[in-house]
Amino acid sequence: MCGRYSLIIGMEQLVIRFGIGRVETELVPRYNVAPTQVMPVVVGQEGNRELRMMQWGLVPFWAKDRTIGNRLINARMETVAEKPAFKYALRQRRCIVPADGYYEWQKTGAGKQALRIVRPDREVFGLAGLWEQWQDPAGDLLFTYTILTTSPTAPVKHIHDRMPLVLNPEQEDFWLYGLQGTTPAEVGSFIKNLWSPPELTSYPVSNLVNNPRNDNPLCIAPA
DNA sequence: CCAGACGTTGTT
DNA sequence: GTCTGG
DNA sequence: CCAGACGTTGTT
DNA sequence: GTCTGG
Repeated sequence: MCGRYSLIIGMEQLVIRFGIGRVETELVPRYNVAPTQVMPVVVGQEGNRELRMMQWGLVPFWAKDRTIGNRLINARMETVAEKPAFKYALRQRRCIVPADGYYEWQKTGAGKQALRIVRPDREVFGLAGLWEQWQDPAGDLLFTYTILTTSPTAPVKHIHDRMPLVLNPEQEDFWLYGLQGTTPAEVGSFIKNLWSPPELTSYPVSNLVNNPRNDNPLCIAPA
């Protein structure tokens, strides 16, 4: 699965990598991104890509309160088209979540070992995501996102039984725009067609990353 | 009909 | 908003 | 994902 | 054990 990640690269690189037209905010390097935190996601608007800041943990537009977002940090690719919490966002509000590594915790005899998963070339990932807009009782808008998960590929199969849905760059436009003009019945095959196995590698890191309050280069240092 | 849930992970 | 369960 | 709280009363 | 917050 994907419950913690990093985004260290700067805005300039991000803008180039994802072809962002307009930038909303400054970015600081993040070594330990946890659910509920506000991070940039890439959204498409009429052929133009835009970076928007949103909170990790999807709050569906119909939710009565925002705490549901704590539990909706991931969406299973296999069922996302049917789940009430995700189906509307899947049709209307897809996004790409930039991350240059994500973390998994592997059970060991002594407890848990944190691992960081990256690309072999250390390039940034584009993770398939969904976003939502929710209105709180006071009328303020909350923008949130979630990350899709799928079956693990060979390099990470031994670590965990899920992994985030990593888009290859040539699949990113399809993810953002490929649903235009399709019927609800076609959404399922859309999901299956967009994925191909990414290259991944992993290494152990310090358990300092366990605590979300730790957000510094030690989180990505090989243990 | 209305009421109540709406999710993932991992672990058992 | 929509679906399931009672 | 992990860490940390998990409660009431009354007073500041 | 379970929920909330980061």
